[in-house]
Amino acid sequence: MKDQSNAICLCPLDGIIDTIGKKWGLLIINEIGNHGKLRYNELMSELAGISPSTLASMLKDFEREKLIEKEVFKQIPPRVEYSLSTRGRELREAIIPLIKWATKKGNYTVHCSCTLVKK
Amino acid sequence: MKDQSNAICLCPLDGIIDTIGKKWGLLIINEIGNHGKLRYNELMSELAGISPSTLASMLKDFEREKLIEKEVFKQIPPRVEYSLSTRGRELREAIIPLIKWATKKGNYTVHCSCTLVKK
DNA sequence: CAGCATCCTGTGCGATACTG
DNA sequence: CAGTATCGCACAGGATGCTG
Repeated sequence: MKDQSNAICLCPLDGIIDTIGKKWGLLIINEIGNHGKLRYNELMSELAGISPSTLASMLKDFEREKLIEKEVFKQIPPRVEYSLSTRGRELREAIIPLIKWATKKGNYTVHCSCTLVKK
Repeated sequence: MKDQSNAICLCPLDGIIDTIGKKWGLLIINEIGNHGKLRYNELMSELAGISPSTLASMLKDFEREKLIEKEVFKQIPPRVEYSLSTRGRELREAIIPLIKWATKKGNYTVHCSCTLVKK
């Protein structure tokens, strides 16, 4: 039980925790995923409480990590749409087990607009 | 595609990110999981670079969250063993998809003692 | 051995004002 | 509209020394 056989290595997560472990990390990814496409100010509204500088910085991170894609429409006023990359979509699905796990904490009661199955 | 049907709610994760999103969060959980039981100083050695205060604070967090269990042997010098609770073990398994996802980033090459399957 | 107390630094992130 | 620039605070977490 203590040998290599079922040992888990977290090395692959190196660097990713810095991105998705942040306060707004998964929230942003998920919000974009839920909507398909979202503009900067739409994100500002959906993520109540985030500051423009924080959002901008997170979006840049995600872009660099190739988790999201940015489409710029050259027009006045400017229009920018963010969507998940394939990799971003896969990430969003990879965290579902985590959500299921978290939901199992005690008898969960719904406290948001989503419908949660009670254990 | 934009309706409720496949929308994901992260509310259940509320509070958990604060715990496992920290620099050493998953590392500690996983290290204990890999070994079954670990003492304080053993953790200090395995997690090269962590400071005693940080480790102590994380262990308290995890204890409060009921992710780990602490067994104290009343003797001099003291002996304390940490192990995962059932919930902690489940968490460890819930993050496996995340690790798999992270591993898929490019052609992954092994850079730690673990054996990683190449994509 | 298993921590706790103290100090210190980096930075995540909010608030606000400004710009192309 | 989609950001950037600047300021400021709270806190994570490292280093070190001490204690039961």
